[in-house]
Amino acid sequence: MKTPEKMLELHNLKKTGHRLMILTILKESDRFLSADDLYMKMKEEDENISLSTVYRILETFVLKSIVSAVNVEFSKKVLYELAHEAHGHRLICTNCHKVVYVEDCPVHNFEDAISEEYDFDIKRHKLDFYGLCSECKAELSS
Amino acid sequence: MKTPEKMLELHNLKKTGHRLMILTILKESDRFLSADDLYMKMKEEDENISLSTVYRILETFVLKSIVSAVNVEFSKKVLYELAHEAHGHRLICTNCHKVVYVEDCPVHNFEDAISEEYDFDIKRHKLDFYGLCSECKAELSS
DNA sequence: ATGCAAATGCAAATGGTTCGCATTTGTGTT
DNA sequence: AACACAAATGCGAACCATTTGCATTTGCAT
Ligand SMILES: [Mn+2]
Ligand SMILES: [Mn+2]
Ligand SMILES: [Zn+2]
Ligand SMILES: [Zn+2]
Repeated sequence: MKTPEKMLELHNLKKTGHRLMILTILKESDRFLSADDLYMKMKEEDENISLSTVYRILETFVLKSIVSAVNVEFSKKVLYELAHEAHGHRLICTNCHKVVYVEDCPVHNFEDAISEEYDFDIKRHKLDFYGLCSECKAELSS
Repeated sequence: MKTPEKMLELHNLKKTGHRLMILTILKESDRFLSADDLYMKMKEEDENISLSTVYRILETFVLKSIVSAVNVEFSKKVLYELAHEAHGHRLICTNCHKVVYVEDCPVHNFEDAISEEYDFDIKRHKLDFYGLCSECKAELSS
């Protein structure tokens, strides 16, 4: 995976401390983060940061496809993750909200069949799995 | 599919004009509707209706699983649809937002495989397809 | 018909997100 | 290294979907 610096260079974005910090935090996170999650983590290191800046940086990143905005049922805020290059799907833990990526896709063949059956020109699909990660599974069964 | 009256009876909910109207509108709609969409449609027939009542009715219905709340990328409002009894998936037109249901599910076998591979206890999945419905496909190609 | 919990209307409050504007900063150019 | 200027930022106010408090009305069991 590219470094935060490279990501900014690649998209002709100015390298600011805040942008780099947001990319770094997202990169190291194993779950989705809200603008406010990021804002609070950033405050721990840099007193001088504004929530609207976080929103504006995220907006820019989403526009450039560096970051994806995600809507999950367990939060009414928009959450963010580093965008994934390859097509894949997610395992989302309903308990701790950790996210694991799966590269395989069981759907593509099926797509052609329903495209035909419903006369629908399918462009893409969204598939996520919900359940308990191994840690939460162990913890909750004890 | 049950009648609006039956749905309310089944869940011990008082039969009010507004509740019946919301169920009827949702039943007849071929796409998701926001609280405000419903509010405006209801105003056409009944001057005296409040948006907060619409929200409260929807909240009750979602709690009883009569209605599902849906988050779609093309709207930042929460949208609603009549809940579906059987497990299935949706074809969502990115142009006109019409929704078509597919009963088949290509994912269930796959679930066992990844459950094992990732030591994740998968409880359910969410799969939607996005593309163009037959009408929009025809319209946009002309 | 009566009583009371549940449902409603209305206005105000909330909370996440966006915007306006004055100030600062990154970076290409001298 | 200083300069110039567009882009980025901080701060507060605005925005908009949704929720809530409260007084009033309504559905329905008795
Ligand atoms: Mn796929
Ligand atoms: Mn399925
Ligand atoms: Zn977990
Ligand atoms: Zn369409």
